[in-house]
Amino acid sequence: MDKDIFTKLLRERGQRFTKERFVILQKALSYDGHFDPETLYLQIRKTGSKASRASVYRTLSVLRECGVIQQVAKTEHGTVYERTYGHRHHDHMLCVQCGDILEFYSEELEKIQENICKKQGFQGSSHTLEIRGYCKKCRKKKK
Amino acid sequence: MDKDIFTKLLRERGQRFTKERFVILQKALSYDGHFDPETLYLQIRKTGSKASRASVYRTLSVLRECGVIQQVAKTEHGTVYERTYGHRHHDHMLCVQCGDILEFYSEELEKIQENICKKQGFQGSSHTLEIRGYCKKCRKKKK
DNA sequence: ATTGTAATTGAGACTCATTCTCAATTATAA
DNA sequence: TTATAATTGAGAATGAGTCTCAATTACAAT
Repeated sequence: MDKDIFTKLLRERGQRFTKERFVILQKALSYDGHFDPETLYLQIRKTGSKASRASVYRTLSVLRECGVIQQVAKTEHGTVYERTYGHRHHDHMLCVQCGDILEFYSEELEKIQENICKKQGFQGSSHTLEIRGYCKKCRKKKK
Repeated sequence: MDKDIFTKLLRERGQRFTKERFVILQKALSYDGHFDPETLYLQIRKTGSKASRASVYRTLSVLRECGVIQQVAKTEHGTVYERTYGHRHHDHMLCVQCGDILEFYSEELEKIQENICKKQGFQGSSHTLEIRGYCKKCRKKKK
């Protein structure tokens, strides 16, 4: 994401562009998969750039509110994020036998969720759907 | 749940039946909806029974491993549980602001998931759907 | 470019859920 | 009843995340 776009995003929120925020943005977008605040913070330090832990947490909140990244889960080890930008949303099927994870996407499923949210006056920003069961291969093995 | 069944459950895990564990079990099963460890702990104290916070946390872990209760979510305000038995399946909306959890159920949603599984040759046995976002109240506050 | 001012930063104090420690207690098999 | 291994509880420790506030900085106005 470009400096100018980011600046504009911040402006709309009455916030200022700072080096720290930009460093954090870039690092957050650099991850293809999941990441957590602490890892991001440590990697920023390692690369010589500077941004405090406090700023990392503050900026990640901003980025989430802007829809640039999203919270994937809260685990025992903290919050997990992933970038939204340039990432197609998908859900997961998890085979409890072999541990295989299949990704899938259903427009229909997304639409229905939107409708449900609308009905309840809930503003959904992300979701996690995990279907657990047995994949094709393991079903055959069971027989 | 009965004392003997519980004892048996513990035995299978090489664990002992204790008053504390039983008090915690009973209290956990007494909630129709969601509950959290701290609330459960305080209510146990209030009713004159005794069980330390440490035991509450330890026992809730055991109960989750046994499938008696399940983790509904981890929020900024802690872990939320609900009992598994005698509970119709439903999905959750989690307000990332206030931590409120709304339950919902959609036949349509369930059907579509079945179809998706069928197409992929996947035998689904359970699923978790969590929609994260802002509830009605918090949406108003944001404005 | 300079200045005024409000936003931002960082270090570390703080909070709060949860886990750990370990001596005292207790369930259970022998 | 006894031996012993599991369990308990009080409070210390941990760790993610937030808060405080003085110093710094972005940026609009001049």
